[in-house]
Amino acid sequence: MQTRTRFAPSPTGYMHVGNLRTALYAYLIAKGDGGKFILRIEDTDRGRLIEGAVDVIYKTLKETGLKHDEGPDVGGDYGPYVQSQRMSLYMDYAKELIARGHAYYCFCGKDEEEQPHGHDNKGAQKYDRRCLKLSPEEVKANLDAGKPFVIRQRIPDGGSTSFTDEVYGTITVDNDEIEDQILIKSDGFPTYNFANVIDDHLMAITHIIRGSEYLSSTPKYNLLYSAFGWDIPKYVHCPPVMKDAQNKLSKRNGDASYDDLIAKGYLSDAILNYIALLGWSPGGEREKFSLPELVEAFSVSGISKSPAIFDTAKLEWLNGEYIKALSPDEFYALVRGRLESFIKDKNVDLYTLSTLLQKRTTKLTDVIEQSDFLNELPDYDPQMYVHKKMKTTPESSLEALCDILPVLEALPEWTIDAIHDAMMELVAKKGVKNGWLLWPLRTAVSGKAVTPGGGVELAYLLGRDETIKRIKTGIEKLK
RNA sequence: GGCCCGUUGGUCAAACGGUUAAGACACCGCCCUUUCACGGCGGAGAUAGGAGUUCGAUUCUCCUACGGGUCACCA
Repeated sequence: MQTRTRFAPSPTGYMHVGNLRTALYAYLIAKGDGGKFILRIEDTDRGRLIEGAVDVIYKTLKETGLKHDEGPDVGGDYGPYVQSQRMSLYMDYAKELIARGHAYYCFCGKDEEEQPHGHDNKGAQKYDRRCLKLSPEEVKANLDAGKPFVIRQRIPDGGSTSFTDEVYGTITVDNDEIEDQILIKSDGFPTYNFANVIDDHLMAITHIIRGSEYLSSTPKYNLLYSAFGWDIPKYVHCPPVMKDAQNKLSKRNGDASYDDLIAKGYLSDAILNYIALLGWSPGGEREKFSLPELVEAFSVSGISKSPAIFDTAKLEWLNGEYIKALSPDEFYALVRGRLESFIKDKNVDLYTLSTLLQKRTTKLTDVIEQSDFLNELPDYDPQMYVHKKMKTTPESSLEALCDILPVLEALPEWTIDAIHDAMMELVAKKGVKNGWLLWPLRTAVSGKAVTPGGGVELAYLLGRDETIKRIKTGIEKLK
């Protein structure tokens, strides 16, 4: 039997990284087995419908490369792939369940008395099953009178239900713990739990990959599968992605979604790579994996049972690795727009700036802050000229700048090589170390402790006029 | 509160009865160096606690503690 997995998000307009990871694992399980990855939209909650939300899902899957083989947009043999378009199915199956004695009509309202849920210290209460006692005649009378109803699953009396999860192992729950959950809501829509079972079966899904928050409702699923006499799929529950030890990564964080991460300057490949490692280990020491490599390396047995805290520092490191692996042209293509709109002087050689920036960039957004001195010389402290290892002092720096000034003013050609050679010549002539001369130059032209290059590169980027001007400013400061 | 699940350095995690308990990020130090970074080398840092099973427990069992999930006509 072909492996078929599905990603079944509800359209919220927001791709949480936990959901993305679930999608990734589902994709990896399917592809690692030569199977199919299916996208199904779960929109049975009409109260929460959000315009354009499905597009966010398409866009994210496309950008990350998690290409689905079947789905609302690409079609497939098991459609439709949007639950709201499958409405007629659910009611039929619910009725079949009633006929088989595994479900029943319930005419109770939503008020407190009839739906005795609570969280007091006596434990939550279950629905008291009063409608289960209705006679067929009473049910028919209610139905004929047009009384609103829901359909509830009938959980067996006594005994227990077991299921085996691929990561958590076999879990057994007493049937007494399970409530007669609602299958069909009074608006005629199925609940998530019911639609899921129907659709997964109808779409021939073999592995159900989802968050561990569904672990406790899984016995109900199994009861439903066996009530229909259907094969039970394999379950793969994934531990949650946490913000810290106590809290899940949430929307409030501002970095819980794929788009948030992209906006912060992370690369799609790095994000995918990082989240793959959150809650899963390849076993070896390798950490960097492309999507095809993940397909190759992934195994359900490597999925962890315990929650994993999302570590931005590690993501940054990994992102930096991906950035460093880019060709200069690729990196330039990624930051060009940012630099163009930020750098005021249109004569700045942005390509060279980009190559200088690449090694020291961990997030694409870093390039702005690192380049700010190009727009304007900060008002820096003359003490910045002091560097113990370079053996520079304000006095020596003044001397160095005064030496440099005429050389650069007279330099016939303004290229990195020309500036570099001139400086080296000066170093040789003065009999000093490189740093003695170049540290003051870097400081004078940038006014910053951290810059994307040394004095030579920065002078080149700034152009002759600006460089001369800044050196003069430096000389004034030091006098 | 009931039920279910989890717990190896700050973080991600390997080791699935026998190891000096890997590795990575972060951190610290040194080297390289026209700054910072990159890169190289090195360092500190962990099996939640307690019983038991066993010749031997990170690993198996139980208890405790702590954490998470769930208990919706939401998914």
